[in-house]
Amino acid sequence: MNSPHFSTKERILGAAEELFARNGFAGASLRELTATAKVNLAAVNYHFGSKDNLVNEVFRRRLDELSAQRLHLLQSVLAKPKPTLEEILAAFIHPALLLSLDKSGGATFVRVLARAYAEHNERLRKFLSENYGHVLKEFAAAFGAQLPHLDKEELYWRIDIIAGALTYAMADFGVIKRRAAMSEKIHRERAAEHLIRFAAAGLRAE
Amino acid sequence: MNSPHFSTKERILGAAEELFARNGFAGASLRELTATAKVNLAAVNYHFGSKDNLVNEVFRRRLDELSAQRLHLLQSVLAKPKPTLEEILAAFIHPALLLSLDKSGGATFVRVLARAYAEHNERLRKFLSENYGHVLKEFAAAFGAQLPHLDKEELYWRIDIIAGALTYAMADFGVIKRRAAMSEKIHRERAAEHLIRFAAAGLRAE
DNA sequence: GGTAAAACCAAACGACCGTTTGAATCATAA
DNA sequence: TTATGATTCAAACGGTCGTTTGGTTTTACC
Repeated sequence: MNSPHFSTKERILGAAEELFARNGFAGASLRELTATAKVNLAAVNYHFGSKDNLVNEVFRRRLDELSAQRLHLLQSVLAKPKPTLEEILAAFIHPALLLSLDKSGGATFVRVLARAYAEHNERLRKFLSENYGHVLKEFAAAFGAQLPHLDKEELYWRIDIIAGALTYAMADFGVIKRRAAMSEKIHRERAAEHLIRFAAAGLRAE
Repeated sequence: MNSPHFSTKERILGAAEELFARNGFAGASLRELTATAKVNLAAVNYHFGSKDNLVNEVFRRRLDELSAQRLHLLQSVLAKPKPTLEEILAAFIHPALLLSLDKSGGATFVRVLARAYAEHNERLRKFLSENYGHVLKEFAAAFGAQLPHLDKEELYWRIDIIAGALTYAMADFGVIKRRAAMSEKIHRERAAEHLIRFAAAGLRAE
């Protein structure tokens, strides 16, 4: 990931993703980060201006495509004559699954994403809300059309629980460990299947 | 919470809970913490030995009772002739709800609990697993007896998702904000009801 | 090949961190 | 009242942090 044929900026972003996932944003120091990326300590401030801005760029590098994929899939589903709840959920979950299978750091980034949920960093939340908040809004509208029996408050509760559970599950936060014989791909695909089935049942309940 | 009629140790524990919830364990400094508690900087190391041990004691103060309540409720439910899935879930969720309604920092502690899930702090995880791991094991066995059609792997997936979603929801991590007119108590009780219904449907699915 | 911009680098800055020290103060029992 | 142990306190220690500086090297273009 940090091979010499990558540019300095790319090596910094790769090392940042890895260390943010492992140690959190405050817990990852620029000294360890620049040593991992094999660049000078001052390179972060030279190329990104500050550590805070580096955090933003780590998210932008992945979320632009993740959000585009989710919205594109959602539009495909909503264009169908009779979209199902499972299809809408899949539009949300499947791009995250693909990202977690990405060969160059995608799985790591999903863990960084979970960090962002957990840390109530106001500055980061504002950045994410301003740049990617519209995606969640569109999914909320799609779910609402599928579940007219739920009032707005009830619907928000359930979507909220799903978003938290999805983040938790995709980041492999829990205790479960795949058997060594099971490939990472199958492991994650089963996770997504379980989550979709689980979430759809929970959304339809009552 | 930090009134002068509380002992130095109690004032430190109260301030620690508050600042750990707001800033995380590494993000809360002993200088800000002792200033909040109105005690001398050296008091933490004098009474608790180290910051790490203070973190442990913040958890012990609440988790001893939370775990006892959960196990007691679980035993009551399992003693019934026909325990339901909802009742087992309630045995897990309801004590956390009660804690979140506690007048003296319980709601704050639930947010600290969510921090512990999110931060992959190996030292803290070991402490929690050694002291409270048996609680989760007993609940897993109870769920397994209720869901014989699920193999062990499938069951663990679903329990894992529930534990994550519970932590997420109870800590009020999400975007939803209760209306000002709705009391905190009703807000939390509805959250627990929703979560139980949601989780039961997800566990029963397929 | 000369030149201006871009990139890189070692070193240092000031700030904050957890912890330790040793003396001052308090409580309590003889 | 005096002696003793528990507690509190201001001050300092060594270390790590993000950031800045000023000079050196590399790159790109006429």
